[in-house]
Amino acid sequence: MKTTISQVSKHLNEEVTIGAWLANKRSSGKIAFLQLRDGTGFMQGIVVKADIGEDKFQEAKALTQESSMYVTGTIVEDTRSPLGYEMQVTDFEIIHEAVDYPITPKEHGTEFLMDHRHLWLRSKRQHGVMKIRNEIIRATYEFFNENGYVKIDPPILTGSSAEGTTELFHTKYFEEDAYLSQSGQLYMEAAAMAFGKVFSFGPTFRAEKSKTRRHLIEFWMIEPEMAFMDHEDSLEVQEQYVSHVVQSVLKNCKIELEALGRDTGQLEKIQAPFPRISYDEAIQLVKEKGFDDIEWGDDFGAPHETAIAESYDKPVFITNYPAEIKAFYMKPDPARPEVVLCADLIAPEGYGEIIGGSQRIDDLELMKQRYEDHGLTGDAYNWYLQLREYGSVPHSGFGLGLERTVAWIAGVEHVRETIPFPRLLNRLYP
RNA sequence: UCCAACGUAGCUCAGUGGUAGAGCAAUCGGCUGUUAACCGAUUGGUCGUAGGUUCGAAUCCUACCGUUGGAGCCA
Repeated sequence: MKTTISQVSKHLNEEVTIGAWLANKRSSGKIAFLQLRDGTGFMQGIVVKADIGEDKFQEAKALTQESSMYVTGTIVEDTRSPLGYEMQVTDFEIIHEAVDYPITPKEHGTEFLMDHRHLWLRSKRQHGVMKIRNEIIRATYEFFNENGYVKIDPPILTGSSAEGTTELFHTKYFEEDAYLSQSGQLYMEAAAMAFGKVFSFGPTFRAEKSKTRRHLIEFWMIEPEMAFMDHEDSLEVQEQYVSHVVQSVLKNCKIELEALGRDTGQLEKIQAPFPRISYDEAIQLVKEKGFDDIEWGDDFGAPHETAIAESYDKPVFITNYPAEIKAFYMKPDPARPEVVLCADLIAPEGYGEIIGGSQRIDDLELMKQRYEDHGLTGDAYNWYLQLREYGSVPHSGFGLGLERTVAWIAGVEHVRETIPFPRLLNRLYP
């Protein structure tokens, strides 16, 4: 009977067949250990010469790394296995013999591994990270579907910049100029006016020459937008959403977190509500921690963010930034117009900003003024201004960066390991 | 774009002015519970590229190319 490694617990003491690849192998004169992987998990197969016969045993000893095969054997419990189960192999059939697989069980450098990303994905570590990414995506759909959100897909090809500041990937749209989307947010505002609560999940592109462990050229964002919700309502959605995602990973990715050596005690604390500090307080806090390179009105750099995050064991919201350093569409605080109703959510353990969100300007005249103040001209956003012309309502939204969230939850250093085929500065292959 | 470090065997690295090295991988042999298994043997090199200094350069100098980390900007 055919099955998979993820299902072997249901076949205890039965003989099953699994399609698998050989991840690694250890052997002695009369016994061989096959480290098998089948995509669903990793399991050890035991080949005993006395049971399987001389010819088959020699064949097993000659198996090469990453050769594919159908392995048949009896599933037995064994406490020495991380999975809890092993296979006593009775037979195997080689499908394809791999020769000189480049990635060996020893250590490799970053460049080599990135050049072999298509093969590196097979490793236990990368398998764990991608399964956690998948669980975060699954939990995201679950959360928003269960809370009455409609998934709306904004366009990827756009006619102009959403915020005008960051660099966009340019392409041709027949005779016109076009750009790859750097945010679906403005379109999500239109969607919120049509469907109430909406969310998007899609790729986004930034042609920035950033070279840090937190940056990708192409990355995925989840962008919810909610009509009739103010800034505080939005913060509550954010902390509930992030908590749901973290708790889902803890529940459904135990083997993967273990394989990555993640300290799950840190993750167990991630339950709403999250602490909030104002931008003013954050500036004060950073100065108290000894930084003298920042003044009110400046944006936080990575070291500042880390210093703030270190003061908490949960993600922390930094709220109400100066309007000048934030996007044109953010709503000024009625009590203090020099700051806007916004928040960045900073992940613990130095993983940086994972969410940026705000309440949006709903007044047409103010929006027109901000639009011009930010040097935006032309008719490209007439449709966006019209949202304030026909039944404008208070509304808020936010964007969560998937890869930074995966990096934090999985506990990996660099976002390049959190997306299957990362696009980085100077890397478009494979 | 700026700053810093690095570039030696398929991979990871040592070698800092005088004969090119180790571990892993590969190949051959040994080993009945291995966890990056272990033990023995064999194979493997245009020292990133170009120029310069020197009797002599992997080693010192210059330029370029590439990689990595960081800054800025952002999720």
